[in-house]
Amino acid sequence: MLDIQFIRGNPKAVKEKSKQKGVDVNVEELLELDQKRKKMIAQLEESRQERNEHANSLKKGKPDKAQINKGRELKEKITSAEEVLMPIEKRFKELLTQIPNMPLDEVPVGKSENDNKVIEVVGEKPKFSFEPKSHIEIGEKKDWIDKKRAAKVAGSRFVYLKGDLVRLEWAMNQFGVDRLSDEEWLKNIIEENNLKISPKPFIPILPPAVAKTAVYESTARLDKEETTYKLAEDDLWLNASAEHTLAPMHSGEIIDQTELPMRYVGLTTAFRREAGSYGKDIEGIIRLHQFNKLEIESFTTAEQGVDEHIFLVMIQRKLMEELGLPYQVIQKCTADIGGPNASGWDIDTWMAGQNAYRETHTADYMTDYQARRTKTRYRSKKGEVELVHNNDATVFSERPLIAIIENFQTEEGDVKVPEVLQKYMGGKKKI
RNA sequence: GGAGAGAUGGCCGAGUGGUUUAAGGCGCACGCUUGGAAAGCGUGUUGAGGAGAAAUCCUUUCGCAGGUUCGAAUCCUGUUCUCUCCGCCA
Repeated sequence: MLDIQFIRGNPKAVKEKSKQKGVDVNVEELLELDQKRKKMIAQLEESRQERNEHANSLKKGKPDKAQINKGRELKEKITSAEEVLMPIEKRFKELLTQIPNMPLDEVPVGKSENDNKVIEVVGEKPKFSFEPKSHIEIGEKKDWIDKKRAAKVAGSRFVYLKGDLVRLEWAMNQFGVDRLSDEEWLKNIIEENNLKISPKPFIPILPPAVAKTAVYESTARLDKEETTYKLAEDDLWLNASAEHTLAPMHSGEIIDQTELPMRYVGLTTAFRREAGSYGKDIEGIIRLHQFNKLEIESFTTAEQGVDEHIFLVMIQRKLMEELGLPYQVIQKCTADIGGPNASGWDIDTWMAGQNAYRETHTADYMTDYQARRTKTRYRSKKGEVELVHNNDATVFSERPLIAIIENFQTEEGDVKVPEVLQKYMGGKKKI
């Protein structure tokens, strides 16, 4: 949610920046309602004051009929004012929550994901003396990936992952958590990029995989139509990312500034309906209804929000480099960053079997847009209450496994284990 | 899932319809006191919205949402969460 004060002062910018995101917002109606709302609230407060004064004057002794009647009158005045205010308030909130976050100035303006910018291409694509196979071919041959039985049990877009591929996933996540717990490693990234933030390690966390409607909505990430699964008997939704249960974790709290940044690295199973993507990416395990993802969520001051954002992208890049995976860095355009985002970066990783770069990572910077609604605040050193800034970022999902399988395959149909993962695989060099 | 108890400020805790403008304590901040400190004394100390240059004032806030009443922390209904016991269970 945006600050209404900001909208009042910058109606044109709000309209235009929303449009850049492909969102048509009714700023005029909102501001009109805002005026009405303010007026009504002032009126209502005046009536309430009258009521309170009247009630206070009756504290001693029993009120007589005239006094009770006067009280009733005052009450009716309040009730009718409330009745006028309620629909205004409702529509006001509706319009206000429809307005997306403002993209940062450096975010490229675009109409679709085709306008995303490739900022950097990193690493050497692997060369093969044979025709590289796709991960599904290798995975089925190795009995790592079983979609047929998963379809029998759960339907399409589900999978049984098995054997060494599972060990590889756990190894990769273990590696990620180890790096994010390593203060020296984090410090190097900060110094290399001249960031002005703390090297405080990330706290590993296993969050709930569900959230209540009101809580989910407060993150501005509840996509009821296309993405999120609802539990029929309960007021609960399955999370589509750990971000969705981590961002509202400190809802309603006022955190002391000395606690910031608060950094979490959480593993959860993500569930996505993928409605509207029928027939897309149907091969292999690229797009599933269910997958595991290790995710970062961090809470910072406003001053450190942007640096934290860059930091998270740099972490992603470093991890991919250590795995030896070639990738390209994408700065997402206004149309592709998503409603609550002020900025967003992707990493697309080279997948030899696909002969393409495919999206494996996202990093989102929300400024105070999420915090305003989740009511996540901090007390500054000056003693003032401020909204935190939220950042989230993928560490690893299951998609990098595809890149590992496809890029590190051998002619014999084996897969070389990235060196940094070998110690988590009992020393195995290939699987 | 069943039965019962509870939710009050940063924390503890009193409060069963009107001197509550939420007692008291702890913590914290500032001041007085002191050679300096401790103790002691005094003042302040939830968040949100609004008016004002400011001091200050108004509205709201006792888990949340409704309701009853001239008046609600207090009574009623719903709901969420916590605890105890029973049941089930990795």
